[in-house]
Amino acid sequence: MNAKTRQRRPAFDREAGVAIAQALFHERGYDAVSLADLTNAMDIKPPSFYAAYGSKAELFERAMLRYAQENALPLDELLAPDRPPAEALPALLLAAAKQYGRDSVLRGCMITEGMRADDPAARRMAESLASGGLQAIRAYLDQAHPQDAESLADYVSVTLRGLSASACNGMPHERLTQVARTAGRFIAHELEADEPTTAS
Amino acid sequence: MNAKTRQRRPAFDREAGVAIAQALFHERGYDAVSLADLTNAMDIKPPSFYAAYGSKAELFERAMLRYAQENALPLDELLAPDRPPAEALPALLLAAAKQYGRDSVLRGCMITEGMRADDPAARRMAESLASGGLQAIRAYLDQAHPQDAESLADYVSVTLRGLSASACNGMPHERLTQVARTAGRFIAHELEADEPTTAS
DNA sequence: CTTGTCATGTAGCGTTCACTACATGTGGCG
DNA sequence: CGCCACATGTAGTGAACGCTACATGACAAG
Repeated sequence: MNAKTRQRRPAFDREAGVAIAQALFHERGYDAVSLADLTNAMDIKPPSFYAAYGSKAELFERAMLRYAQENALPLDELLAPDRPPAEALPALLLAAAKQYGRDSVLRGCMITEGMRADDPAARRMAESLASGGLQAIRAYLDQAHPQDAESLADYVSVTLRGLSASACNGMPHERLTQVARTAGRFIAHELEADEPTTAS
Repeated sequence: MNAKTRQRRPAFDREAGVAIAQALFHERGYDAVSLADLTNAMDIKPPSFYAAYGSKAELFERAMLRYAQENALPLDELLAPDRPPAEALPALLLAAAKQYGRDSVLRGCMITEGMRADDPAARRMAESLASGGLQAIRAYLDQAHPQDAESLADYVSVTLRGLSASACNGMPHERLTQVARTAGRFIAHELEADEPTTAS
C-alpha cells in the first residue's frame, strides 16, 4: 500500500487543463474568463474543477507559473553578468517585443497584464511573479551599471509595460519591434556616450 | 410654452453625478465599478440613474469626455508646430508623468486604462478618444520630423502607456518623472545628433 | 462479490450584475 | 384648486458570477 498507487483514474489531464487555462487567461485576462468558460473548455464540471485546482485564482497562479516556465524571456542569458548593458538591454527589449506580438491572439505579457486584474488576489499573484523579473533586471544593472541602476531599470520596466499593453490593443508586430529597437538604440547611445567602454 | 421651461426639479445635479462617476471610473476602472457603487455614491436609485444617463457605458463616455476636458494634456501647447521635437516630446512625456502620478488615488490616464476594459463598448469608446491624442502627436511629427514620424509617434505612445500602467500599479511620482526625463533625454540626444538644428 | 474510496455529474447555493415595471408624490401651469 | 407631466423610490427582473452539497458510479482491495 505504497502511496502513489492511489491516483488511478485521472480521467482528465490536470496539466492539460492548466494549459487550456493559460491560453484563456492570456487571451482575455483573469476577470474576463469565467468558471463556465474554463469548465467548458476543459470539458469538466465545476466540482472536478475545484477538486483539481482549488479555485479560479489558484488555477490562475498555476497558469502564470506555466507561462513563466515556457514563455518567460531567458533573462539569465539576455542579462548575462558579463554582457555590456548597451547590448543586453536592447536585446531584452527586442526579445520582449517579438514575444508580445508573436501570436495574433495571445498578445502581450500574461503576467504584466495580470497585474491589472480587478481581483485583488489575482493581481497580487501577478505582481509577485513580475517582481522576480524586475529584480533580475535590477540585479544585473546593479553590477553592470551601478551609477543609475534604478533609473535604467525603471525605464526598461516602463517600456516593457508599454509594449505589452500596446500589443494587447493590437499594435502590429513590426511596429512593436520597431519601438523596441528605438528604445534600445536610445539606451545604447546614452551608455556609449558615458563610457566608451574599451576600444575606439 | 417655450421648451426649456420644462426641466424643473433637477433634484440631483447630473453634472455632479458625472464628476462622481469620473472619479470612481478613474480610480478603479470601468469593470470594477458597479451600478450599485455609482448609485450609492450619487445617492440616487437606479431608475434615476437610467433616466439621467441611459446606461453605465454612456455615463462612462461622459465621464471620459469630462476627464479629457479638464485633465487632458494641453497637446496644442506642448506640441506647438514651431516647437522643435527635441524640446516638445520630452515636455510631453514629463507632463504626462507628472499628471499620472499627481494624485495618490486617481492614478494613470483614465482613457488609456479604459482601453483595457473588459466591456467591448467601453473599450471602443476609450480607444476612440485616445486615437484623437495619438493623431495629434502623429500630425505634429508629420510636419516637425517627417523622416520617422511613425516610429517616433509609436515610441511616445508606448512610453505613455507604460507610464500610465506603472502609475496605476503604484510607481511613485518621482520615479515616473525620472523615467519620463530619461526617455525625453534619449529622444533629444538622438534628434540633436541627426540634425543639430541651428546653432551649435 | 462486497466494500471502500474517490472523481464525477446533477443541481443548486447565495450573491451580484446591469437594468426596469410600476406606483408615488411633488412641482409647474391653467 | 385641479390637472398633469415627470423624476422619484420600491421592488424585482433574468442572467451570470464563483462555488458547493449530494448522489452516482467506476475502480482497486479484500
